[in-house]
Amino acid sequence: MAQPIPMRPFTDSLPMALLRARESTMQHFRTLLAKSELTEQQWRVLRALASRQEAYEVTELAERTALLAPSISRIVANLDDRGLIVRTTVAHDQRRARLQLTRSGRALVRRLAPESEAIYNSIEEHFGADRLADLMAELKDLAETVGHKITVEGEVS
Amino acid sequence: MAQPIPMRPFTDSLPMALLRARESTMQHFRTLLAKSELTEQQWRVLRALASRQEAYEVTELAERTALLAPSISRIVANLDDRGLIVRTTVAHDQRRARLQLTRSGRALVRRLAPESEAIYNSIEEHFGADRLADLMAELKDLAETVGHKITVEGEVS
DNA sequence: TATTGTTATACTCTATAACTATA
DNA sequence: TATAGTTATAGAGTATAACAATA
Repeated sequence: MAQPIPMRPFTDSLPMALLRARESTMQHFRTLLAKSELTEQQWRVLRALASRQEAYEVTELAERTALLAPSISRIVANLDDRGLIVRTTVAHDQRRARLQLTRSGRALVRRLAPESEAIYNSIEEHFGADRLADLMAELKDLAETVGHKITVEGEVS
Repeated sequence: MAQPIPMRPFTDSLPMALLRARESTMQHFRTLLAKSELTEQQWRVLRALASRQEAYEVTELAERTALLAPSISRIVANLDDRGLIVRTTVAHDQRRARLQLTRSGRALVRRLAPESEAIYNSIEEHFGADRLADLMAELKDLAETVGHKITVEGEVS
């Protein structure tokens, strides 16, 4: 008989808990996005662009959406083809790109907004708005704490 | 000037908060797994198999690891090729497969366990063990609440 | 006829490196 | 020489459908 491995149970895994929570949540949004032929990542880009007036540059957008630059490049090309965003170059630095929603892109986000908010509201209603706010705060803190300077034997990150 | 879209700010997005928390956490584990040429999903399968004595069947394992059956099939084929798991058929129902770690697979999990636990302990130390336990409980509850019966206008899920 | 699991297909993302253009 | 962004490449997962074998 194999000896038990000294390790916390799989069910107690933090990454799994985060994954399940995310999948459960996203499933509702994905249903919505699929109607407009949008992937989750494309939606992240559109959402980010819609969330502020100024244009984004690629690097900035990558950081903001937690996507890699090559992924952004492809997504941006796709959304550009579909007329949802425009790329313009910056006058004083021709390497940089300015990314912005087109009127059509903005209209799309605006069209999806009510259903997206409805999903959110439903989650808040079922789970509790206060609890959800607390949870979000803890998640942010965890990301910051763990992202910055966790040190493990043999690893310095 | 475009009118603002009635939608919560991108930064307040629950899926983004979950994603960032997960990515920050997983980055540490991925560093560990990469040394053994394991993807995150392969590790989930190994972890699940290591977590109990009885063999898993494919459907069961898919549910447990939050992977789709086709993904499991490929992962299992890969781990089988590497001699980390074995597939045997069930006597009374030849459609079913029984999946188990080999001695070598068990040894691999056992070898990675200490570092994995060290990462966990470090997270607990920095974030707080109690806070982490609370967070995990809330995540489980969110997954359950949202996964089961969230109803949104036009969608019944 | 329903179920378990595999295979096929198309698409997308991840991750890294190489490359182009510009600064 | 360094930086911003794109392109190339390899690998893998997602999702759906079709299929084979078995019940």
